[in-house]
Amino acid sequence: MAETTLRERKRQRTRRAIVDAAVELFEERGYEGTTIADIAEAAEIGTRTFFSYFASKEEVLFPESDSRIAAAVEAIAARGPDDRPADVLLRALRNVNRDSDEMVSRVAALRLRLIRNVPAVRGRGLQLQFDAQREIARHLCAAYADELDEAGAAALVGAFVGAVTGALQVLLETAGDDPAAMSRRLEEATDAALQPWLRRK
Amino acid sequence: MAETTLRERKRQRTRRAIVDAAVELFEERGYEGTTIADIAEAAEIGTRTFFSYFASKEEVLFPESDSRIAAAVEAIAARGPDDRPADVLLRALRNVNRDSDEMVSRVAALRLRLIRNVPAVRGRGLQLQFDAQREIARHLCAAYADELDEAGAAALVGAFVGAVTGALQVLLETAGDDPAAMSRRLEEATDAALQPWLRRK
DNA sequence: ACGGTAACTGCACTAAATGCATATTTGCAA
DNA sequence: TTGCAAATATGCATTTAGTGCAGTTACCGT
Repeated sequence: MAETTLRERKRQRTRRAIVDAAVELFEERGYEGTTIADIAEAAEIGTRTFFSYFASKEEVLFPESDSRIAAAVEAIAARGPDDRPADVLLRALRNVNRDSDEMVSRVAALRLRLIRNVPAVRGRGLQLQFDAQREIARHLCAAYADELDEAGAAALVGAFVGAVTGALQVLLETAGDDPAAMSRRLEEATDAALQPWLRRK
Repeated sequence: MAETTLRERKRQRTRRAIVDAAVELFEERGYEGTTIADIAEAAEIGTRTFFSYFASKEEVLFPESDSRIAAAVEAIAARGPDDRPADVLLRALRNVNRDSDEMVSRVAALRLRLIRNVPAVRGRGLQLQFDAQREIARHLCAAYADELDEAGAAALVGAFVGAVTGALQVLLETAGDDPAAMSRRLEEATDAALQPWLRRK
């Protein structure tokens, strides 16, 4: 599985160096106060090379963008015979939240802070979430082809994610940067938001 | 109410000229193929002046950004004594769709097309929708202060808007041109997704 | 008519992003 | 090992979005 040619290893190392340098600089000087030239210099690459790793400055903050999709797809694949679509989505969201490997990482914490304050970053985050929803809806629709059409699946996923995101938005407004507290409030938010679905059954 | 000083009238006329010129050029050469200098020239203003009317290129496509919020606030204000929060939101969403004054306008049609194809425009649209949700949630929370907290209201609004947006995303992809059929499928999909909230009481 | 203020505009500047042309490094087969 | 093809790195020029500033013009209320 390692299938690790030298070229590939080197590339991953450089990629990591870029992310690390960027996070460092963002924390030190702020997002807008950091230029791509700064990041490139800190990562010891040419400015031009940056763009062969990330298409834009925002992308650096979303280096593993499809891990959430993967978690949801996994939850869908692992569904039981009695599971309703809503049950599956619920477990999928829990999986994402438990993927604390990402949640506690430095870049994730920084990202949350920047999403609150920097429009460009927030915009990119919303965009990725939107695309992820569509992808998850495809899988959900395929898994429940007999009772969900594409639009219905998309509406269901949108309702779930929308509820969680909406609650999260409010809770993050009134929360400090403490990752543990944030994680706790995240679970509160999801539970509260999804209660109408939990209550049934 | 007209309170129309010449200066103000002139400003509105220029604003309109910018939007018209931009729409014209976007349709002719595409969004990315049109520079702000082009728009300014067509609207007969200096390039610099453009930015005293719109903060960025995308903004031109969202010239009446808070009409949706207004419609929702209106629906909340016009609630009946038996209405549940979900009922009010449902009617608010229907109001928005019936606000065809905007829906049929040229800029709205162009905007829909560009949202599908141009990441920057989609990002801005999502951003505005997100902000609108928060605002609507505030009003809903105020109207039902006894049974909804801020997070709960935000979750509810997020679920409704998320369901509609998700379904719409799929329905717009399968470009059936019949607006009536699309409207019907939109209602089916969202009704199914939001059933847990609608069914109660 | 006049003085203050809001709007318009040109100029210079920063920074993001892309295209191109070139050099370097790596993978791989002979 | 050698040599060649492909991937990668990088410098340079260019376009464009967006901002700050300073000077001018147009409008408003008195």
